[in-house]
Amino acid sequence: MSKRVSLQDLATALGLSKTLVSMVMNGKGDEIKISKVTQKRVLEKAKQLNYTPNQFARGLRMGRSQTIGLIVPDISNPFYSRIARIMEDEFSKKNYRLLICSTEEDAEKENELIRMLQDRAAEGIVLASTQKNPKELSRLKSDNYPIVLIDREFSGEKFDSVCVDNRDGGAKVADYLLKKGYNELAVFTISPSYISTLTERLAGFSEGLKKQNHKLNKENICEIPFNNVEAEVEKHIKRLLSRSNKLDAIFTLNNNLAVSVLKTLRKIGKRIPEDIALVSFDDIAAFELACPAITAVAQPVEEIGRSAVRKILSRLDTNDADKKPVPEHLPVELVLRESC
Amino acid sequence: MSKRVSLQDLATALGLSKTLVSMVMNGKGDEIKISKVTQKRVLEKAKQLNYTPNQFARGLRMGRSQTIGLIVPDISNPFYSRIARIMEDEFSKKNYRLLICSTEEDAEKENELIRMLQDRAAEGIVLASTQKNPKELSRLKSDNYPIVLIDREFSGEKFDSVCVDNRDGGAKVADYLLKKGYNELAVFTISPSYISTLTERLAGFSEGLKKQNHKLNKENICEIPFNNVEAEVEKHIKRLLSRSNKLDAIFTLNNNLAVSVLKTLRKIGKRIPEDIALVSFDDIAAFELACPAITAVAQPVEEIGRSAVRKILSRLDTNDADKKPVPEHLPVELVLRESC
DNA sequence: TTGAAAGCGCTAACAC
DNA sequence: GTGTTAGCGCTTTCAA
Repeated sequence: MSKRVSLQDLATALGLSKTLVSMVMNGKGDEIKISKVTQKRVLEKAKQLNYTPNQFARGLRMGRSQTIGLIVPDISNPFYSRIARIMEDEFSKKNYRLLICSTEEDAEKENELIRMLQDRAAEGIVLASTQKNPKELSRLKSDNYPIVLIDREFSGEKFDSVCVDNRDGGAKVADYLLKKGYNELAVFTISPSYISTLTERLAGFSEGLKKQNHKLNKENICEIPFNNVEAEVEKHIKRLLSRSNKLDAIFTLNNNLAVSVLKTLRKIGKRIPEDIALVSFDDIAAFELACPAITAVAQPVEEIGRSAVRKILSRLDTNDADKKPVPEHLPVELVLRESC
Repeated sequence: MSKRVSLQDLATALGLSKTLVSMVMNGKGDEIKISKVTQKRVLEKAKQLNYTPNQFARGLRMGRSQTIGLIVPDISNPFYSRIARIMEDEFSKKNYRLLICSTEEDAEKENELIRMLQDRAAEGIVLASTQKNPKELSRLKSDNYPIVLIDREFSGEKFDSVCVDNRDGGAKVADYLLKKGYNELAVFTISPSYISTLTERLAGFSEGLKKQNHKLNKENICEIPFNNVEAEVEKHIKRLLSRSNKLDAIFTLNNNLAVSVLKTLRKIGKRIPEDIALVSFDDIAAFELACPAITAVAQPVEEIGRSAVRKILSRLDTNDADKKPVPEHLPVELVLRESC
């Protein structure tokens, strides 16, 4: 492999010192009052020799990596990959890169990934956390390390965060289902179900029902393990259908669940919405195409990504330890389609 | 921010030298014959002090980053995000991380990303390239830099690559459409259309038709610009429908196009497959749910990811410059559904 | 078995 | 305006 050109090589070739060259390369030429002529010579030679700085040396010296970590449960979930794409674009404008990692909803793995990112001097982390007790996160917090929670937040602790108004989303679904005259309702959630996103959606839904004197039966809340969705969804649907109270409508708390519910209902020959209605949280492209098209709570994906980036960058700029964290809740929208 | 523990700190705390500690930490304790007792002491203290090596110092010294670059046109495309997820899992087993970048089908941006990854000493790159003339890639190649092409390959140059048998996929679609009695066929491709994946699919399709004495009209090949799919698809469909020869069936060369075609046909009130049949390359989850479910050529996504990782790792292990590159072509499968 | 010291490429304080 | 120099934290000869 042809050897890379170092700062020293460049300086030698120019008959100048490393310092000078380094300054020019970092755009501090004017500040330090280096003559235009010299600056030009340096820049040209650099291009000619194809010089690019060694990021390790730079990182070692400055303790900066120009890297941000993004930790999500599963990057192949379209909700997260869309956010990732937005963040990639936004960060690259500021010359930051994204190290993307999936936790598979494993809190232990999440902690390992956080440590890994810190070893690599990631300058900040954007995190859709699976933690129940965010002790690892609090450590970061106390170190004043830039961290922004997305999608999921924690009640007690105060972090920067960008989530949506999940409670309102749940309530909207409740209202709509009742308005449409559905009665025997079931909710499908996913484990670990303590995740704020899920509890909030469920709470909003329950509250919505309560306001209209309806109540959600405990047995109608189905918690599906993250890594066995298909089979477990089928099991629960069969259980719910075998009871005397005839199931009316299903509210799935994320897009994966909706897909599995849809498939299962088709498989066992139930019609949507005639036999059973379906509403889901998370609007993905497939819902618009599905048969029937799925009514869903849409989240402002772009804005989530953009806002998270803004928050990280602002922490990076102003190294103000005491700046209050800002939890942000973006509005959601119930997109009416045919499944309900 | 509480200061990180360095190797020196750890050595001092133990009353030993950096060398010794470094050796132990890197598992060379036995090799160098350091007493078990000492090794244990080191390891324990390291854990106690929460020591983790600074990756910059390490990288600077060793020229290694434990990072692999993944460059794709768009990480929010489910085809690529699924591959990314597989690769992430496989690489993390070997303690490699993935730096994921999207090119937006911009060849210039792709070159910049390649350079950026090399500045960061990415130890290899997995690339779904948008290049027409891979001169930047040839540079890497000549430097014996580990690079694996996925999804798209180049004819002349010889790189390691993992693609599917796109030609066969195209032929399968041709056979099937003709067998079903469709006559006036259109193909939707995407620009830049010189990409091997697209030309191969189209070539296979044309050959398949020719074998049965059919021919594809030039005007029935629609090239849609990457960043304006929705509008352009509608324009072309309207054009095709306004002609005297009534359009029978559409073959879309990737999943994005299929989605747009589906939406457009719905919008203008055409039934699938009664009015117009639709077959697509790339099977995504939405196709199974869509209304009607879309017949599509499915690619072995998992195997693509896994094989690309294997190839990179093998280049990394055996630093054998002369090992012949192995282009790999995985089989595809036509998944029959309702749209045709 | 263990330690001393060189040096990877860069930036920044301090001279000149 | 420009140059000298001291490390950042790590691995790796080489020596003891």
